Amino acid sequence: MTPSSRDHLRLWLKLLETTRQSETLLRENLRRHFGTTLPRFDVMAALDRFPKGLRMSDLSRELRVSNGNVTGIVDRLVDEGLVAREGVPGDRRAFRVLLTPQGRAQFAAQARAHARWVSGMMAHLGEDKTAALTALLDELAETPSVGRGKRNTA
Amino acid sequence: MTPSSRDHLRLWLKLLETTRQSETLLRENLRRHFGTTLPRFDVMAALDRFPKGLRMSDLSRELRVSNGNVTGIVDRLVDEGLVAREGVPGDRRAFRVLLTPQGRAQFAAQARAHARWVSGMMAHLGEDKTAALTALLDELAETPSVGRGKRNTA
DNA sequence: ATCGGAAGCTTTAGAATTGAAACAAACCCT
DNA sequence: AGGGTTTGTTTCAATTCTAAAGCTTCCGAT
Repeated sequence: MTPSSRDHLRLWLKLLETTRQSETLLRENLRRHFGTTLPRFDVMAALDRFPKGLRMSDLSRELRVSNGNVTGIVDRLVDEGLVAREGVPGDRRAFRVLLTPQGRAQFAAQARAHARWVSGMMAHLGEDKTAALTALLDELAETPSVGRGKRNTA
Repeated sequence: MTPSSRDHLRLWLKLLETTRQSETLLRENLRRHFGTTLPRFDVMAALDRFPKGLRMSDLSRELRVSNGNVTGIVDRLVDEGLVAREGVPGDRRAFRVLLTPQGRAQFAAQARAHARWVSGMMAHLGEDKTAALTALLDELAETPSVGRGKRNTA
């Protein structure tokens, strides 16, 4: 194990730890304050970013989770009237999934709180370090051997 | 939403994306090359770092997952003879979980490959940026309002 | 036109995951 | 010693998640 390999390993562990820590906090807050879960929030957030809707496969790429996973989460959100599946004209296989007005309204409140929580847990970073960290992560994510996921532009 | 809040949000999204991307790659490799899974590897890695064994609750703190979760994963590893539960003298509630010789041997090979994969996906970063990124993540993880999990020192 | 394969989605089986409840053992506190 | 709380773990129900298989629809080449 070369020294740099050990450093890489340490970085990976740190990355995992930081992410899990933040996820735990957000999950807890979402449950306490809104009675919802992180994956549901993630789906609604993605749909909120694309007001015209996303196809199921776009959603799964966007969230980097498997196909079948998205099916289940969307199913439950549909049951509760928060999102809707609309047929795509010209392609009877695909759906456009989008937030219902009710879903949009419900998400708006959650998004505001979510932004506060995230900002809160990063408040001690400062703008310069926030930017630096984002830039470094950007570089990391652009591994040639990773990140073949096509970007959705719909 | 203040401008810095938006930056924090962007950082959080990036963090999530990077982590998921890496996890996907590692999971795929673990499955293909060793027929195992990420959570199993994580448990064994934690046990490998503590040759004297960890109690269940230490494991769950170390990995930042819930108690019940660890029970299930360890159960399966025990079934396959890769880890063992030993009673803790003086506390009949607790167990010490540790790798069996077989588990240790099996993990050694996996760890070598794992290190290669991690290093591979970070190869383009360079030592300076690796260190910088680790340091920044360290700072981020030390949020006052997060990370109340006590450190295991066994 | 039709055949073969690709694309989009769901289903399935099984693992992982959480939060809460349950339980036993250990630890106070008086 | 007894009673109440805390600690360590498991169990439970529900959700999330993956990989693989299956189904339907689309598309391109012949």
